[in-house]
Amino acid sequence: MKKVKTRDRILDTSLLLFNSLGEPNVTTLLISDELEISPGNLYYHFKSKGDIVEELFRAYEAEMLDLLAVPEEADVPMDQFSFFLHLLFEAVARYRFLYQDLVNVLSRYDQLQVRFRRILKKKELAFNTLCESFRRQGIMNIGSDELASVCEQLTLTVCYWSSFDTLSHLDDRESVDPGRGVYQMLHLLLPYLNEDEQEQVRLTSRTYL
Amino acid sequence: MKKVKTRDRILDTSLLLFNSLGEPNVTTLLISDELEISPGNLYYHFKSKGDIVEELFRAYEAEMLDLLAVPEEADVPMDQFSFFLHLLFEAVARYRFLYQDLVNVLSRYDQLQVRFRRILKKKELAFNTLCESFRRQGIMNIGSDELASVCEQLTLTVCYWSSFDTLSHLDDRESVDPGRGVYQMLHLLLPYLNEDEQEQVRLTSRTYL
DNA sequence: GTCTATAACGGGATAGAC
DNA sequence: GTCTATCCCGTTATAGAC
Repeated sequence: MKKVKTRDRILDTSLLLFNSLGEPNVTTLLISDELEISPGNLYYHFKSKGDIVEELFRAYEAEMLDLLAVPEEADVPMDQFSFFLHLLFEAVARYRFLYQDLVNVLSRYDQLQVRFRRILKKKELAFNTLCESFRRQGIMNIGSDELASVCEQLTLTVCYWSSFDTLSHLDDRESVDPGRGVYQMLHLLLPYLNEDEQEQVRLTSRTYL
Repeated sequence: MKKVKTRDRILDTSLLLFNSLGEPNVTTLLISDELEISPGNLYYHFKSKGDIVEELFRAYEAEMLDLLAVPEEADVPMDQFSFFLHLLFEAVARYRFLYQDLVNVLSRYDQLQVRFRRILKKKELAFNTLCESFRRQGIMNIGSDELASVCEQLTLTVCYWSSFDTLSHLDDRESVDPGRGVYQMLHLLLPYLNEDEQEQVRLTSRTYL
């Protein structure tokens, strides 16, 4: 019934192939082959392969900026934080091709570099804001130096977890399970939470395994 | 006086270019150009570009396996551990091109995948061994679940720190300072150390900034 | 919108002279 | 060991018919 536009099919399939084979290994010919359309047709919809990457990045960017718009003053409860992490990991995993060959991708589509870095900063800022909230609520106890270190660690982990996970576990399943990533993130905060909350998080995080 | 063999010069220059531009962006022509030798000459010494990558990887592998041969039963003091981390980060940074476009590199030279994973496992194992040693010495206090999580986190950080660092700090200096990486690693252990040791590590780690 | 055919280019790799 | 010249091929991208 619903006739999906070719343009959108190109984007979907490209994303799929990029993620599983790595963007540099995916030729425009492979994409059109997979879709059973002609290469010429593909170039009717996108004037270059870079445009496809650009468009996919735009979607990633939008999702991220939306997700990372964390209210400065709100008192975020811990379980909402877990949920936030879950969404974050899912989003990153869905566009993991960007991270898997980062230098290559960023160097070939160079306007992306700035935007990519901006998102990175937003991530770290969001974690800072959230930890501050935990501090205010009295459920987290941490010095300033440690806080900075932890936030940076959280940022690094969000970015590279899915790459690391697929790398270390040979069985290359199609989609990445965000669960273990969330577990790992929660465990980074664990030592700095107060007793009650620690027990709580320990329980929650276990369900993510 | 000492006439460096062309073969070695090719390896050195390739490593340099790979690290700064990304392996996929470095053509055999660029390498020979940089060395002011002919492309044909390059192919006299290496029968393919893949062979250069392979040889560089072999060097990385050897360095790593040497470094990661941590004695099972020894009581490693904390400051020796810091030194160990330092060497580790330096080695990884020296071959960071491998990590910067991992999927691409591993997919094109596929025999590398297995060896790469083996090194990864060794890293995690080494961290486990070292933490066990800290536990035995009574300077570290950590549950089994947390231990596993921390060791995995250490492994991830060793692998991706230099990529993350160059990514987040725009000023692209040539070489990566391993200091901040070591600082970050030590801070991952910090919460699980006993009081005395914590203070000690806090001091040591600060010198790494 | 979609196709076929093909141009244009770049990078990896080889041949053969010096 | 080193050079020049060249081949081969995959990939991006375009032209023009349907």
